[in-house]
Amino acid sequence: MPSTSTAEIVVKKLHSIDPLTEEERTAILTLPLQIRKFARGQDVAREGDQPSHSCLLLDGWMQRYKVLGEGKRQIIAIGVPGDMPDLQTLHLELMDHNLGTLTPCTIGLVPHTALRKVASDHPRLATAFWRETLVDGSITREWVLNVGSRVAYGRLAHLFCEMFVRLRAVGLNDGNTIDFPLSQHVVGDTTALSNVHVNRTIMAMRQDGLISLDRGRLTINDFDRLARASEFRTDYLHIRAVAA
Amino acid sequence: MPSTSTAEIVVKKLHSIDPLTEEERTAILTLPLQIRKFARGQDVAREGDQPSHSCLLLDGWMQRYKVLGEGKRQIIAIGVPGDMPDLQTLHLELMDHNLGTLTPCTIGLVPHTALRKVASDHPRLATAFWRETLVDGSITREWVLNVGSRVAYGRLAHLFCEMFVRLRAVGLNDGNTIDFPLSQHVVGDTTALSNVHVNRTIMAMRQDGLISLDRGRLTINDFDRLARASEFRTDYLHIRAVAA
DNA sequence: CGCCTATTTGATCTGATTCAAACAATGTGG
DNA sequence: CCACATTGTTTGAATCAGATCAAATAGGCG
Repeated sequence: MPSTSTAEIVVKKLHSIDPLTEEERTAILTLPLQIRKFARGQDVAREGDQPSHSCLLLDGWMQRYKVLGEGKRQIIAIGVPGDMPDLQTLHLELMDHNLGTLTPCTIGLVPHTALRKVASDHPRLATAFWRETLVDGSITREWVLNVGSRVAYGRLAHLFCEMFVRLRAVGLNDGNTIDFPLSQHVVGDTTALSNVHVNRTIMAMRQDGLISLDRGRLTINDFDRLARASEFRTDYLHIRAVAA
Repeated sequence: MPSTSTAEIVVKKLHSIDPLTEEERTAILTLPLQIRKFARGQDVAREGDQPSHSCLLLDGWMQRYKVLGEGKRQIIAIGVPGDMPDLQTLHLELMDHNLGTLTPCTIGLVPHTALRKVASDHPRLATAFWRETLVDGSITREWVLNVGSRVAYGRLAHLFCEMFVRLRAVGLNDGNTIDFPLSQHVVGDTTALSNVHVNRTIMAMRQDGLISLDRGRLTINDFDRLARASEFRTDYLHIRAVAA
């Protein structure tokens, strides 16, 4: 998982959903990037902000989240390398949620003006960007289902399946193993479960031989069973091809 | 709530998010529409379909939903007049969820080709369409929060606030009263609560003097208190102007 | 009227939360 | 390199919000 500080990983991500031409690829790679490093737990954009840049997440995991009165945090979306987690600010000026880091992150900031330019120069990239936001919406819909209709066991199983498939799509898997740098507390904020119940459920999944999870590394021991336990299907991710 | 069978209501909806020029307005109104009526409870598109048209919802309420194994249904989104509930199929060919009617509906079907044409002829309409899908995503994110983090009382209060504000944005309110044609069972499928618990919670809200709900008509007796009970804020709806 | 669907109420059960405390791992400064 | 602080994981016990099961009541409609 090298942090090359280029948009190569973003090209991979876009490519996994719809192939890019060589020309489009270089257009992405030559975007004017302001590379910035963020520590874990920092906010990059807050509710009410009107960013003039969007993020290319080059390395690390990010969270989009909302907070309710008594401090309850709900993670709305997780960003992994290759994602553009606030691309929507290109057309929705006002941030209606927070964007922050879950791990130390390397981020490429691109001015909206540059994104608009590349989109108008390369119509298929405009479509690719739109599609990126649509897939984002599709994942969010699946999360409504996950949080609303699955019991804890299936809910966690589904999260593990999703993160595995998404990372694999950009080549960030190591066989059946991926980085999974989330504490059980954070997993709870993602799946709307208490950290205690997350712990008990993960223990059960280990017992059942479905996963191993230790020190930020997750191994899927039996993907099929995990997918069955959570009724996981890949269609909502709209991934066409897996990175070489 | 007349069913005029024109896209006027869609113009109003787009207008509420970002004003249209007269020219753009007529471009929408002259879209080639195939008007169709659907009975309550019918599917218009199913998971796995690859529609070549998108819907303009002219009259009635629609649902986007997913189903889990043992028959559990989760409603992912609700569409009201003016919405384009499957606009995303313009760029995500494969339906990853179902789209159906919650009431009798009047729908204008527009070929994707016609939408692409009008978008390329009127770049600001292309943006408006994109924005429409982004607001859709924003609402879905709020639903993750709603289903994941609010207790039953706040969850229902939030749904009532949202539907009221959305309908008001297109002029479909009558003072503090709106049509609310959902059975308590459907409300349960929307909020991830059992119909029994929905009933008990609504009874409590009536007791508290927040709402009246009878025969498909919902009156918000105290919007402020309802909004406070659910920590409702309008920002995520990205509504700029309310219909005249 | 009789049928069907939706709402309401009661009683019981359960998945998950909360509170509390022990234990393990990681990091920091002296 | 160790003492200590900090953060994360694990386990136990009590409690609760909401689900489930069951049945009564109320509307709407041919």
